[in-house]
Order: sequence, then C-alpha cells, then structure tokens
Amino acid sequence: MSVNTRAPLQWSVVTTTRIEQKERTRRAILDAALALCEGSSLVALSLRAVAKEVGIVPTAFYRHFDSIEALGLALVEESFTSLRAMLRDVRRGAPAYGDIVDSSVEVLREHVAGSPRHFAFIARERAAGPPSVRAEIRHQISLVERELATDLALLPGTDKWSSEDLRMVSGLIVTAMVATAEELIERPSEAAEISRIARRRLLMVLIGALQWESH
Amino acid sequence: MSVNTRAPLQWSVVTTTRIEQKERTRRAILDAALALCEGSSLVALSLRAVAKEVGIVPTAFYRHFDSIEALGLALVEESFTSLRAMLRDVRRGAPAYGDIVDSSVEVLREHVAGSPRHFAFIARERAAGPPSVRAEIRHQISLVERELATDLALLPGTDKWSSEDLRMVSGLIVTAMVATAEELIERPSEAAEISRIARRRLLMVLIGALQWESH
DNA sequence: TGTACATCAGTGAACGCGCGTTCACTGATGTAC
DNA sequence: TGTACATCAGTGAACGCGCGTTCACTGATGTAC
Repeated sequence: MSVNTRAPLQWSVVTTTRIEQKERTRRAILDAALALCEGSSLVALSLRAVAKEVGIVPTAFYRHFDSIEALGLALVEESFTSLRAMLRDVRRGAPAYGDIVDSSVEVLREHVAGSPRHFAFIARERAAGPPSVRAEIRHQISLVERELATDLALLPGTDKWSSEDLRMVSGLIVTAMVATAEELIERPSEAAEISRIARRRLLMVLIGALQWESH
Repeated sequence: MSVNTRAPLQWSVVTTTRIEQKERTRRAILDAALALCEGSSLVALSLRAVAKEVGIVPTAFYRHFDSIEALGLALVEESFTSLRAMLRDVRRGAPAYGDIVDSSVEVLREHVAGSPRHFAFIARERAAGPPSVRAEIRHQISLVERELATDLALLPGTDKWSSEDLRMVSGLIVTAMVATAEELIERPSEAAEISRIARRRLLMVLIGALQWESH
C-alpha cells in the first residue's frame, strides 16, 4: 500500500475520530434525555440533569444543542424514525386481510419492545411536551395517518371508499395502535394478553370499515 | 323573627364566612393550577407560580394542600366529576341506536366546551403526570370503561357478547372519545367538523361491534 | 349585648439548592507545509 | 517525518433567579360566657 493511497484513508480516520467522539456525546445526551424524561415530561427536564447523567459539564451541552427544546425536536425526529421503521415492517409482512391483523400487531409488539422509549416519548410529549414539540408530533402523526390511508387504498374491498373514509379508518387504526403501544409500555409483562386484545380490536375496526362501505 | 330562631342562623352565617373564604381560596388554587399546567404539565408546575397567580404568599398554599401532588390528586377527582357528569348526560339522551351516536357526540362536544380544562387535564396527565396522578387517572378510566360496558350490555343486540367483548368495545369507544376530546380542545373552532368525523367514527365502531357478534 | 380568649388563613423573612446562561480557558485532535 | 498553528469539545468560575420549605408572626373571624 503506497503512501499516496494510505494518506487520505489515514486522514479520514483521524478526522472522524473527533467527529465520532462528538457524535458519541450527542447520542449520550439523547439517550440521557429519553431516560430522564420518562416518568415525567420534556418540560420538566433540566439541562443540568442531562449533563450530569452524560458525565459532562452543563455548559458542554451547548456544543450539541441550542436548548432543551432543540433537543426535544431531535428526539421527535429519531422517535419517528423508529415509528417509520415499524410501518415499513408492517407493510412488508401484511399480504392479506387474514394476516394483516396478526402480523401488524406482532410487528407493533416487537418494535415497542425494541424502542420503548421512542414510543413512550411520542405518546407522552404529544399531549404534554413544549408547544413546538407537541405541534411537530401532531404533524408527524397526521403524515403517518395519510400514509396509512394510501396503504389502505391498495387493499381489496376499499376501492369505493371516499378519501375521507380512508382517513377516518386510518385515524381509528392509528389511535388504537397508539393505545396498544401505551399499554405495552405500561405493562410489558402482559404483552401477550395486550396483543390478543389488540388483534381483536383491530379486527373489529376493520370489520366495521368493510361493512361501512356497503352503507 | 325571635332572637332564639335568629341566633343559630346568625351563628351559621358567621361560621361559614371563614369556611367559605377558605373554600374560595382553595377553588382559586385549583383554577390557577389548571390554567398554569395547560401548555406543559403538572410535573412542571411550581407552588410559587400557583400562589402568585392566586394572589397569596407561597407558604399559604400549605393551608390547603400538603404538596403539588396532593393538589394534582384533587384535580383528578374534580376532572372525573366533570367526566362522570358527561356520562350521566350521555345515558339520559341515548334511547336508541340511531340517536345514540349523534346525541353522545353532541353531549361530548358540550361538556368538553364547558370544562375544557378538566378534559385536557385528564388527557395530558394520563401520560405525563406524576406517577401517583397517572396511576389514579388510569384507574378512573378503567372504572369508566367498566361502567360503559355494563351500559352496553343493556342495549339491544349485545346480549350474546362475552364480558371481554363488552370491555373491548367500551375500551374502543372510550379511546375514540378521548381522541375526539383532544381534537376539540386542540382546535375548538373546527368543532362542527370534528363532531361530524367523530359521529362517523363511532358509528363505524358500533357497526363493527354488531357485526362482530355474528362471527 | 359586651368582653375576654381561641382559632387559623394568610404573612414575610430566611435558608440552602438547582436552575440556565455568560465567559475566558485548556489541551487534545487535526491541518498545513 | 517534524514543526508550528488552528480548531473546538469540554472546563470551571461566576451570575442572578425561582424553587420548596421552616418558622415565628399577625390580625380578622369565631366562641364562650
């Protein structure tokens, strides 16, 4: 390996060392914030408590975020990255009506177990976060509902629904799924029972929706 | 009017003057707390801010509540008094399936407009309040679901549902109604449109539930 | 009714504490040559 | 490769502020006789 080919590689490695360290601290701040605002809310989270948890001096926080609110918006973003990863898996594993309910609830259960703090963050800050965080979460949820509506439109039996009906059904499903996620977070030991009820609930909503069409 | 008959009356008036003043301050504290924790959460509420809003010195707060948490539990109690008043009206105005949806959503709209802070308090602190407040709200909601389930059991067409089905349907209805209340609070100017969607949503859930029975 | 005493909602000073934010700084990492 | 300089994540002192809570108090309201 010549010096010419190694040089840029070495340069790259050296450069990312500092960048990576910064990224690691940023991650630690995000994780600490998620952990500390569980059990209360982002509005009750203090910059100093986060810094202490991370192991940095309070002022170092400003190297990464302008304010707790900016940190909150970053948490919204990564929480919805988790949620969208879940939606991708739901889409992948749902070929027919029979499967759609079972597989969707199973995917929800897995993802909530995998990133409980992200789902808890969305559920909690949606109602209790700082105004900008609240607004952003509601906006993201409405985007998810819209996406789900276009997915529903591709399913058999939905071809005659109005776009308003599609939105309404997707809203019902999202609301039921949020409620299920909250239950899974609240009582993780009862996951099996909660999933069972959630499947029945989702099936009932779909039955109502399919019946609705013929009204 | 003789002195004998006036004496106890006068005594009573004088006594309640001090008691009533205390009650008035207590009310003012509850109202100030409801107002101040709108837009954030009970966990971010300070005793001093409440006292300032009420117009008393911070230490006077302790004449009425042991702590902010005790104040929170009092707010849970009065919020659910509002909610139960609503349920009473729902029951009164719902004789048949045709009416049940329209009248229930209308009663919800009226009561949310009448005590928006109580409904907002429940929706918000359910997820973000101090642990004891959260637990108490969840307990109260489960009681409401149980009550609603026994109401549903009295309706025609539900006689063959299992008790689990009754609980599931009442859970779906409560979840949908909570979501509707949140929307009404968030965008009160669109109350008519929100009510329209809520009626369709509730109808769809009931259709699913009635169809479910024959499965 | 008038007087002497009790009650208790609200006062105000004081405390130690954690808060967000400012600022000039340090020293390891990275860059230029 | 070696040296001189630049960058910048993290430091630490300092600030003024609002917090919850303690305590001894005041004085209007209420009670006993």
